[in-house]
Amino acid sequence: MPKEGRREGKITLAEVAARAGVSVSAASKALLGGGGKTTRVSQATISKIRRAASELGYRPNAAARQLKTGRSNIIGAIIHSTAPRIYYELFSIIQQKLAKTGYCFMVGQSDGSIRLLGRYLDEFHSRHTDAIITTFFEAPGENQQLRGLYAGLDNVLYLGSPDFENAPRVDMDTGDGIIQVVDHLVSSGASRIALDVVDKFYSTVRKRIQGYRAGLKKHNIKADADLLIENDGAPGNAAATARRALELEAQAVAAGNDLRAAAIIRELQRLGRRVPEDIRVTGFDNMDFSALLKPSLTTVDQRNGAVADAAVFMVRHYLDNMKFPENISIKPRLVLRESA
Amino acid sequence: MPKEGRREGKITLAEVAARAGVSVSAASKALLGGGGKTTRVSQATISKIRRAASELGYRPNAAARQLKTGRSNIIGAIIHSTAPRIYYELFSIIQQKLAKTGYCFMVGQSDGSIRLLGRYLDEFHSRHTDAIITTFFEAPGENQQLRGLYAGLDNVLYLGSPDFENAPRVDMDTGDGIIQVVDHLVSSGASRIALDVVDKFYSTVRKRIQGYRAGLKKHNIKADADLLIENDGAPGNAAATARRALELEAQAVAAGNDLRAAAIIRELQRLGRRVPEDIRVTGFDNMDFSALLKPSLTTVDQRNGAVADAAVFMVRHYLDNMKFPENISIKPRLVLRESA
DNA sequence: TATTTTTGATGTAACGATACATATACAGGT
DNA sequence: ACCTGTATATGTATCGTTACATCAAAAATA
Repeated sequence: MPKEGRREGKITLAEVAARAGVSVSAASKALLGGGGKTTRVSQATISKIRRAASELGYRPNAAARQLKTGRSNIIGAIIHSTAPRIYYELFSIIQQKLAKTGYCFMVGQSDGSIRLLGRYLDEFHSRHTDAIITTFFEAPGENQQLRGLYAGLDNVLYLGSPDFENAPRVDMDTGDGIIQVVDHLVSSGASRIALDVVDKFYSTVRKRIQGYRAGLKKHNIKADADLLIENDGAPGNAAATARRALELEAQAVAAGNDLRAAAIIRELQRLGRRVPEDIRVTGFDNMDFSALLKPSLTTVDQRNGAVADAAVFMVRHYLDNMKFPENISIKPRLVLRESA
Repeated sequence: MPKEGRREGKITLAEVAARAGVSVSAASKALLGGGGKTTRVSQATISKIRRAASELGYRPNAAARQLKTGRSNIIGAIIHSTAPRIYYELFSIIQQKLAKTGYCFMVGQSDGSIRLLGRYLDEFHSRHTDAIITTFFEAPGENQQLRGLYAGLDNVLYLGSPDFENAPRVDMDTGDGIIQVVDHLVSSGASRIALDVVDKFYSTVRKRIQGYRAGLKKHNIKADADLLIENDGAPGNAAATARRALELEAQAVAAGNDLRAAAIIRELQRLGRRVPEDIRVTGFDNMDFSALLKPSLTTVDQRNGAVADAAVFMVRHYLDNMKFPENISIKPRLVLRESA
């Protein structure tokens, strides 16, 4: 990183060809793998060219190649959410898998701002990303804008719990996850289950509420509207949720995520309650620390590995013009530990 | 994401020019900002062209632009480490900051494999990334290979605790962090401090050991070699470290990271020890869950925000051909909580 | 009015790679 | 000898932009 003057000495294909004593076309085909359609290039010259290229340290100019072929070999990834952290691991797995098949990963994190999301999509458009993987996150009243942004983009894979119909997606079935939680809590004796609702206007949260209701209905338990404990996502107020749950004499609290579960447990313990003896608590996400809490956390694992596999499967099939299902739904898995 | 047939209808600059009734050159200059060197374009035509462009939904072809200008507007990021997770947040902040200034972020995670690192560097080379931000991670015996890979790359910013001299870097001073830990522990009465050493061959771990020794020396405490408790990074064996610390009658354990600290605390509690009364434990990284453990974790915050700021500062100054310091060192901050 | 200067627009040649069409050589078949 | 075919190499146009040179007209100076 010198203070002035950029790196020089980019080797071009012409120079490689010159050194090998062949034409540029020959060099191109040789390095692409020899097997042209109409014409081939002999083994002898292939190795001659390969040698020249490696001696010169030739790296093909991606921009030129892309301009000619129209394919960028770039996969765009958008993390659009107010809780981006959850997706880091997921996208990290996807990136590593795609890298193995020769694709580059360009990432943009929007943190919930729709303006920024638009900027990323524009940028990806400009760069002719071969595909776009995006988390779909819809804040209240944004539906129109969102549809507008994605309209005309036909190479997008939606990830998470997207509301879009007729679009290829990998659905992380949070509704099913919370049903499993309710099943478990009810079958072990709890009927008053408080649901920690972080912001009910977001689509993912709505799905969670639906799952909660469906779970209770399954066991013929009347859903007490009070037990939906709402607040905004500020980190401090999980404690308030804990206190409210006690007021309501809830037997269990299903927290919005593991971090909030940890905070809720802490507050309950501070108030002299034992978890799970006095009140049970469940999390969501199964983060790395969840097994290490005291009590260790019963939680829902969204199976990032499986989600990543599905996403890569769909993207690769799309890129290779092969058939693939419109929608893969990954059912989460309940992880039973001490807290509930 | 249709099963067959790619997206059509890419609008080219020529079409915009045609619609606005001007030449391609005029359109180009207008959209670039009007202020050409030798010639200018009038306000009237600028707006005419702008309108045409937006009506057609024109997006400049990044590949063509890059081919002509030589600048890709891409920043490459490499997460090269066996513990990549630590860097997610850091790179996420950097990405968001750089996005604001119009740069794209292309990311490759290597998980410690030097082959993969090489592949990413090649790829970035091909794509003419304007700069590369990389964590430097040197496994035993890899020094030669690493130097080879980075030789000739002059647009790299190293992040973390890199061993490279004469290369621009943002140093996260882990050594200083552990000194602060030792200071705190000693000044509150502990002299037998066990250090949780995850793999002593890695450069970052070596720096931590150095800091530990320096901290003890400062207080005239003879370092007992036994108190360096070594093992590999497998998640299960933090418990072994805890037991060994008890055997050695350590008064405190400085864990390699917060996750291990959590595991160590758990094991100590399981064995009937109270933290911090019987034995103190400190972490490293100040993760989001650390304040929620019981006891809440005293740990070292590496100040990702400050590191990201420094990285962005250096990269931007480099890109704009401005002067910048060769090395910014970010001192971590000790966060005092209950566990020590 | 003639001449310079300013302002605005256009034309053209790249950037580096690939796809296609074209050339050359030397087989074998008639 | 002549055509046909196969195998290998080359030439050339092109992708969409931008940089530079050129050009035409209007404005300012002489």
